[in-house]
Formats: sequence, C-alpha cells, structure tokens
Amino acid sequence: MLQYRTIQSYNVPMTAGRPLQFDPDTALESAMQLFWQKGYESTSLNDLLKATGLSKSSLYQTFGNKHQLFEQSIAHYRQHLVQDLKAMLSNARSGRQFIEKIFFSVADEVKGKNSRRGCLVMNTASEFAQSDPVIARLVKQGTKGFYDVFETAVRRAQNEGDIPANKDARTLAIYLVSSMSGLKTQVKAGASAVDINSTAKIILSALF
Amino acid sequence: MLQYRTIQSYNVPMTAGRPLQFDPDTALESAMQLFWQKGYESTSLNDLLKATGLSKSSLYQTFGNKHQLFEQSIAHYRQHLVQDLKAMLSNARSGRQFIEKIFFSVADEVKGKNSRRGCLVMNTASEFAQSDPVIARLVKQGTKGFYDVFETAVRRAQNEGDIPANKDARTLAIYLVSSMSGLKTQVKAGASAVDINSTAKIILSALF
DNA sequence: TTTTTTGTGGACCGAAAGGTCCCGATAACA
DNA sequence: TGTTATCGGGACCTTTCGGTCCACAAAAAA
Repeated sequence: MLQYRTIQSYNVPMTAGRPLQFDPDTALESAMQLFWQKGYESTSLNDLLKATGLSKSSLYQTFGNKHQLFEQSIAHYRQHLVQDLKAMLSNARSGRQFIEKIFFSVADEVKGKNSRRGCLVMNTASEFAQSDPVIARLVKQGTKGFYDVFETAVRRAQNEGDIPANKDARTLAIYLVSSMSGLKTQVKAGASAVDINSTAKIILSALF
Repeated sequence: MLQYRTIQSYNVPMTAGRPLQFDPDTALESAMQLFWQKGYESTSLNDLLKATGLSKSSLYQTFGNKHQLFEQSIAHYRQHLVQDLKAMLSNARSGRQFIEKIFFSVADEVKGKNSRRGCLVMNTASEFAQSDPVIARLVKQGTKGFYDVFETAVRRAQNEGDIPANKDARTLAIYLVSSMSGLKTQVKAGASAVDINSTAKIILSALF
C-alpha cells in the first residue's frame, strides 16, 4: 500500500523511485492564476490541465480533486500576498507611504490584460457567498491576514504622526480592506483610471 | 410561421389562442432571486425551472436561453433597485439621512438567511470580469444607475448644507458606490455587524 | 541489467449540463 | 361544439463535467 508524507501540503511519496517530473509549486501557481482570472466554477479541469501542463493523474495524485486544488490555491495566494505586503511595508519610507502606494496603484490595473481580476480572496467571498463552509473559512483566514497587515501599517503611521493616535487601528484596517475590495470591484465593473484614483483619494482622506 | 411582439422584453405571441398560464414578471423575479443568490454559473437550468415553476419549453419560449434570462434578470434587478432608491430618496427627510440609512442598514444583512448575497450587479461584475462583453455592458449600465442616484442624493445634501458645496458630487457618488460594494463584499466574507457598522461610519466621515 | 517503484497518458465512466423537439392537454373564439 | 393555436411535460440529444483506473514508460538503486 502506497504511503504519503505531506510536504508543504502536497502529496509526495515516502520512498524513492521515479522523482517528480514537475515542480508542484509552479503547477500550483499556474492553477491559482487561472482560478484568479476565471473563478472556481468557470474553470474546468481541462483548463487546469492545460495551464499546469500536468496529466490528469498527476494533478489528482498531487493535489487531490478540483476543490482541494482550489483550497490550496487560495492558501498559496494568501501566503504570497501577505508576505509581499509585509515586505513592502517594511521597505516603505512610512506607513502612510505604504498605504498610499497600495491604493494609488489600483488604477494601474485598469490597463493591462490580465489585471482586471480583483483579489482572489474577495472574488471567492463573492462567488461562494455562504454556501461552502470550507471555503468560507479560508476566506475569513485571508481577510484576517489583510486586516493584520493594514493594522500594522496604520499603527506605524500613527507612531509617525500621520494618523491621529486616538483612532482605533483595527477599525481603520478593516475600513481599508473593505475600501480596497470595493475599489477592485469597481475596476472589474469597468471604471476608468481617473475615477479609481479620485475614489482612492477620498478613501484615504478619512485617515490622513 | 409564428410571429412575436415584444412586451416589456418578453416574447409574447401575436395571435390569440391559449393564454399564458403564468406571469412572466413573477417568473423573472424568481429567476433573478436565484441568480442573485447563487450567481450565473452555479445556477443550473433545473434550478431555474424549479424556482420559476415553469416548464422548460415555457421558459425558453418566453425568455430565450439561460444567458438571455440572466441578462433580463440583471435589467430587472437594476430597474427595481434604482426605482426603489429614488423613492427612498424622495421620501427621506434629507439627502444625508438617505445616505446614512442606506449604509447603516447593510449591517442588518449579516443576520437573516438570504441576505448575505451582496448586490447582483456587483456580484456579476466580479463573476464575469471582462470575459463577457454583453454582461459587461449591463454591469456598466447598472453601475451608472447607482452613480446617478447617489449623485442626486449628494447634491441634495449639499443644498441642505450637510456636505460642503465645493466637493464634486459625481466623484463623491462614485466613492459611495465603490464603498457600498466593498461593504457588501465584507458581509459576504463573513464580517460581523459591528465591524460593518464601524466601517460604514468611517466611510461616511469622508462626506459629513 | 534487473528489480523496484513511481509517473504519466489516455481510455473510460456516470452524471449533469444546456438545449431541442414532439405530442397530448387546454383554453379562446366563432 | 368544432376549430385552431398555443401551452407544457417530458423524452431525447450532444457535449462537457469531475473523477477513476489501468497499462505502459521511465527513473533510481543494486
């Protein structure tokens, strides 16, 4: 009977033998990109095979079924995004500059081919609503990750004197995530870069 | 050869004979409710038949195919929502009171069974992204309808002295629609009523 | 080179998808 | 009541869905 150990959530055989002919992380990245662009229901198994370049057996062996692959895609997305945001924040000149950069770069998503696709976590929140408890949990987890990053940024901005210290950092963080999600939806709805930017300006006027 | 005339966008036979055994508007309303709750892809034809109570032939005869039924559902949604909003606005004590009522009632959607379903137009913007030009057009149309209502409300609030007259009404209206969309996504993502309300408060602090 | 253990491609499966069509039931009208 | 034209239930179609399975290829180890 075949046994497995779990390495970074992939199914990898325990014993030696023929090694993997592909990089699971690269395949997961491709699958995630596709889910991000098309959503869960609209992405077929064939689409995923084409995008990853895997055979059906390899995909099922490595990631389980479509639903599980999607779960791993969301986790993958969240991990990388949160990590990138944290890196951006610590490299930023100030908390305020970090927040401004994030919001004023949304307008760039209007141009570019694969960029009107929002945020995978929020797209998923929208698509699955409350119908799938497993997904709902992952969405909550992702949302919390975003809250945390923005809360850190707000606190830093407060320490730096850009945001009044009497305002509640967590509440502002939630506000920022909500506003970002709305802004990205407007991009998807076809808003112009100018409208996105002027909206971002008003959003940030509640902070600074 | 059968001929049709178009009454309120439904296909109704020109000649006499057996009359419709159902109310097309009621059926459309049911279909729309289902699309609203589940989205386009996740709603099957069988679901629609069950919800409307129609036979397959009747549904196809009256509304065309699934995609066309969806198009009509969005139009139906927009028309009724915009109409209701306009009525609410003209019944409101002030522009400010209208806007506040709209935003502070979002928190109620957290409770209630069928209420964590966002806005059909924004859900559709999220689901179809830029992949379907016909849908994209309907989404833009819907968005514009929302912009217009809020612009009217903002102008009224400016006349009533609640919003500074030097602020651009259209820009504020776009900001409000964007913020509302973000707020509803947060509801879908599982946010608490308290978080929704405190977020709404900050959103409105940019106006009043 | 043999053995072992795995990867991989494709055949195959049942279910469900959207959509078409026909025929018996049914209502309006003369 | 006879005629006519439509309604509507369901059989049926093709395609695609997610998923399973098996036979063969391939690579590591001895």
